[in-house]
Amino acid sequence: MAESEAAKDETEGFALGTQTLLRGLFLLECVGAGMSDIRTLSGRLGTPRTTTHRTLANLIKAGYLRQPGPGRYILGPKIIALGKQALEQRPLLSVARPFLEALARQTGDTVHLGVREGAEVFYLDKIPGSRGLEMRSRVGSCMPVASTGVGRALLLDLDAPEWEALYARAIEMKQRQGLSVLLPPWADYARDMAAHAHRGWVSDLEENELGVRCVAAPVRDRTGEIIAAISVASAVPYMPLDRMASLGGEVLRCAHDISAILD
Amino acid sequence: MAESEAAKDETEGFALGTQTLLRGLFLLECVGAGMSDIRTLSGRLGTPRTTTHRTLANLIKAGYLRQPGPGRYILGPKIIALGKQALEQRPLLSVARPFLEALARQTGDTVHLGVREGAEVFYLDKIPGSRGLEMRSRVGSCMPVASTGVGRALLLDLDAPEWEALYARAIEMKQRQGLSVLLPPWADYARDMAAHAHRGWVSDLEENELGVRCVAAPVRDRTGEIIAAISVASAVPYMPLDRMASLGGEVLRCAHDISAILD
DNA sequence: CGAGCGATCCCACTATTCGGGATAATGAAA
DNA sequence: TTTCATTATCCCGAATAGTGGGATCGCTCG
Repeated sequence: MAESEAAKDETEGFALGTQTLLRGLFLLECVGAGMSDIRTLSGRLGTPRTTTHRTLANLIKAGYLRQPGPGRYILGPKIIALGKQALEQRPLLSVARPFLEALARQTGDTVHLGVREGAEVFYLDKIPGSRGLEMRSRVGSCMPVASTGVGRALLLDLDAPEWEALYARAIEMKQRQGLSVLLPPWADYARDMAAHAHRGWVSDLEENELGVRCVAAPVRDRTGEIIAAISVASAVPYMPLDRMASLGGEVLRCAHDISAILD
Repeated sequence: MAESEAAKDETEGFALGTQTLLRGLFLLECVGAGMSDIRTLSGRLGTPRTTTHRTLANLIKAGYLRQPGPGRYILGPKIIALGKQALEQRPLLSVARPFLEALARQTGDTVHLGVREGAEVFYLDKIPGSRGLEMRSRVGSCMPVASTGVGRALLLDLDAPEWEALYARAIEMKQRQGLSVLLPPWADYARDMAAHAHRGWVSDLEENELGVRCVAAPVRDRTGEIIAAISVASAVPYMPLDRMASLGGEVLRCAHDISAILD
């Protein structure tokens, strides 16, 4: 069944009735990740050169890939168009935008909007801060929910067992990626989360990334369910504890304002 | 061969060796375009409900689609991520951004960055103007090259026969979309283009959209070839002819600045 | 309450995709 | 210039992978 070494991760879950499709999509992901020559792609997909090449050619013909030079492949215009449409299909985004911009202007720091996607936060929007330093999060990227500010704001309504499961997942995911784990021991983490849940917003003291602190609050729909979260993040020097305390109120209010307009 | 009526346009060109893939991608496009129920999608694809549903299910499992409610489908997070990556793979974009922002700030109008994609301009970036009105162009969307300002700036180095072919294509495309054709007769168009080519930038007097005027200039790579174009657009009242004349210089200079940094 | 529609499962058929092999074309190294 | 290493394509038989008809269950509307 062409079980190649490298492609294992993505291949193992091939649902019935779609190898061609999923292979093609995985190919797009690989190209998106910067792989650009056939041999690498073939290896990653676990398909012979011929097949890989055919797929590439077809994707190019369809506008999903481009070939700026021989042997080089990049994502094509159709992908850009789809990506835009995907963003526009989330009403949340257009509703929240103006609020996020206001928040960014007031604070001068990096503002994020994220939603939960399983055990991860998915960043839907980001406004870089004006303080020079650039957070490396990006729209469209993911992080473990339990380890980021936005992420934990998404979890405020859960209970301790669920927190613990996600806490474990976060540690595991970070380790697998070779990142240092900055989360406090579970007991402390649980205590903090309970406190955050009680006051309605989250403070993050370099628990996801060294040197970065942030303040986050959940956005709720009309039924009160948490559907997203926003955060303001900055480097430690700009985020003394007393500022975080006052920012908490601001972020929470902003989140409420967004919630109020939803639907 | 399942030649359905509606899917004809997209199906006719099925390259050998990839119906499943292209079908799946076409499905994504349909969902991106807002179709949201199986019957519509089935009809559009020309596949029976079962097959359509299976494909949908697989795309959801893979993260390319989401199902916010039963019977509703929207594009998923993976598409957003890919779209972002696609944008980041164009070095042009990050180079041009700051210049476009400066231009937008100075002029207060809508700024576009576009590249040529066959007979169309493909909008790579857009900064909305601060004058209240919103242009309906969008990043990721296309227009006939010959009918827009940015588009014509991309054509400045071509010769009359090529202009004429694209001019014809533009009219044809607009008509097929049911849009009114505002282009002047070919003789006038050719004369204008020659003049624009001579002075190095393009002025557009409501030739693409009623009430919208714009000024555009080409961006060139190190070899001098036109690889992109930028424009400043606004509503007629904000774009008197004398302002356009002075804007021409500014836009041209901005385009040169971008060209200078490329590679 | 019945009609309509979405979500799934099952399964036999065959069209569809796969991938080996061979050749041009291209470009870089020798 | 020759040689090697890659990529770009074409062809074609085999069988795998995808297709689509049919039937069921559950839900929501009208």
